[in-house]
Amino acid sequence: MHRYRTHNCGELRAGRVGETVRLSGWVHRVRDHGGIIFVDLRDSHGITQVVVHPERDFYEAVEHWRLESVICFTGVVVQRSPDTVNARLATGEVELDAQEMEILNDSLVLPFSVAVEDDCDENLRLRHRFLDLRRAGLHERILLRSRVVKAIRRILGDDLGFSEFQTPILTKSSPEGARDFLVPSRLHPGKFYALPQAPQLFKQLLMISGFDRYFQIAPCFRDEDARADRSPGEFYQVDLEMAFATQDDVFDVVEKLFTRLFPEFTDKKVSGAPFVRIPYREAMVKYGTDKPDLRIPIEIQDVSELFRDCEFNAFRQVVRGGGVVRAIPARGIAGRPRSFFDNLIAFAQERGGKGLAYLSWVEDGVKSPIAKFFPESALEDLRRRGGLGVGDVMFFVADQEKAATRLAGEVRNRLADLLDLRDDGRFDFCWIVDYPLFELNEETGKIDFSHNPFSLPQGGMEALETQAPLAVLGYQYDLVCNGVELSSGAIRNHRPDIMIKAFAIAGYGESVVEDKFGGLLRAFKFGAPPHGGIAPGLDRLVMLLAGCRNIREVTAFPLNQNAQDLLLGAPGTVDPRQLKDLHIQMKPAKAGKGSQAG
RNA sequence: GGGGGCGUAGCUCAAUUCGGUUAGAGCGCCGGCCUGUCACGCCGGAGGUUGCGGGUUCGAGUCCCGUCGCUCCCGCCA
Repeated sequence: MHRYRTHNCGELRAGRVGETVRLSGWVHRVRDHGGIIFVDLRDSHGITQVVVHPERDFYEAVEHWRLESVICFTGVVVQRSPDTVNARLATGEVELDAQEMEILNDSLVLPFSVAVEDDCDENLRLRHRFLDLRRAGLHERILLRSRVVKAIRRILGDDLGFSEFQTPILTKSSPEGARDFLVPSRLHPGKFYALPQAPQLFKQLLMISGFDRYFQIAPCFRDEDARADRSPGEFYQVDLEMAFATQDDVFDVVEKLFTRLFPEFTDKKVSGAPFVRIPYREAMVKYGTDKPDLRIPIEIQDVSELFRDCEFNAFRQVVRGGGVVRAIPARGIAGRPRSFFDNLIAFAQERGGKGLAYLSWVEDGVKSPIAKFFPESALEDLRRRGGLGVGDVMFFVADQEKAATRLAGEVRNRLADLLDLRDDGRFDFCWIVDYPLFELNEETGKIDFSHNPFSLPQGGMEALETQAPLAVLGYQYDLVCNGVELSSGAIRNHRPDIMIKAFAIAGYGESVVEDKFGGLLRAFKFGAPPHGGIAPGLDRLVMLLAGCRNIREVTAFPLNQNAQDLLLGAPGTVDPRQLKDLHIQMKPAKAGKGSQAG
């Protein structure tokens, strides 16, 4: 008989009745009846009820166990009587009549319950992540992540002809983008490696190296502050790149990946291929964001022209001053109490809006403080544009374009929250396409790359030479699902002359390009194939499938919000000798702030 | 760097409008009882510097100021 177990805790069924078996697992719960004692023994596979009778020589010991101790039982599988079958347990038809018992490891009193998944302080959970990971919810999500990764490798690798590559972890600091994690060099005093923010340059180099379809479950490192959906430190991308590919080819592969992957892990309705494509500028008007939740049945409209000559002074001035008015229709809420509208107005003001006007269509006409400013025909025009009827409302935001767009989008999302407008049974994918290649940096007034500097401009060199920089579109795209930005990608610029021209427009001279991207530029001069790709975020993907909002709920060992590992104590101090090797001299630190880990 | 929310037993929470008796409950822990439970049940017990410091007050968990920590957001995230 195996030293620890002949079966796991989730597999015994009536067919094994009468057999002598051995199980090992954690004490999940104990029900001590004075005479008979029931132990729920748990492992990763499930729970089996173990029965300890008073005559066993280990009976006394059982009373002193603590929950989560690790125990090995040997005994006979027994059929439960019909009235004691537990239908909620996969193994509930049978139980183990314990005849031998061995304690493999005791547990201290628990800092929080494993069996009952109460909320508790997250740092307490992180300090005891090994206990947290035993709890069913997190345990299952981490296993889900494992299955998702396995399926991605199968679909991309086996079905779609991608090869998996590893790329360096010690690489070069990138001049743009997020803050880098730096690793000091021992052999080269004063120089540093950087951890990759993404394998961007390497995957392009792989294409230039003649490989055809690359993918990697790639770790990415960015030293940025945390958010609920953003780890401080590291996260993973399903990074992929294709040679001789057009934008349509990339879309086709990604649509195949997700329309195959999602149904394996969810019963919700998943968009069919091809996914809806929405030009960036259209998305910004209709949804007020470039990551729209298409489950929300509200489309914002630009109604600026209707207000240019209206008698409502506030809006007229905004429009004549170069601003815009955006209309947000909402059905069936005209009867909501005044407080509903007041709260929404307060919300808009909190988010930097000047206000939020609205028209309500009721039985006897249009009810609104601002209705008097508009002729009947204008009101009817608005009603028709929104497809509205009695009981419906239209909200208005007026401001400069950028602010009005953002606020209208936030109001749209807010309405969806308040009115429960998102259908939880759907995964609605869409592509956001035609991003501008450049954008205006409002602080400096200069032109920056909007997405990344490696994208191919639509229209190629001719577009860069003849169009206004801000009008040039790129072959750049985002994949969005249910309001979550799942990934960004692009068809790359593989021509050195176009690359130098694009950087020149962004204010970088050829010598800068040579200095920062010399390797890639050199590669472009030796027969680079056209190529492009995309990099869906694995963590966000699993979050979507698991239906959770916090990235730490799909990560086995996340850093906390202050980028600390509270279990192992990172970041930590190092031996002075290590610093000496690295040619590093410490300046006296300010009095330590929260740098102790438990 | 900035803003909002929070901080009471090992854990999750409560503590009456405007500050008023000995700060309570469930789970867990310790002890006792209980032979068919499966969130077992019953009886008893231990466990608190109300994050910390200061202030107002006859009196502060409650109000004010400061500080520390947590969390969500803004900045940031090519």
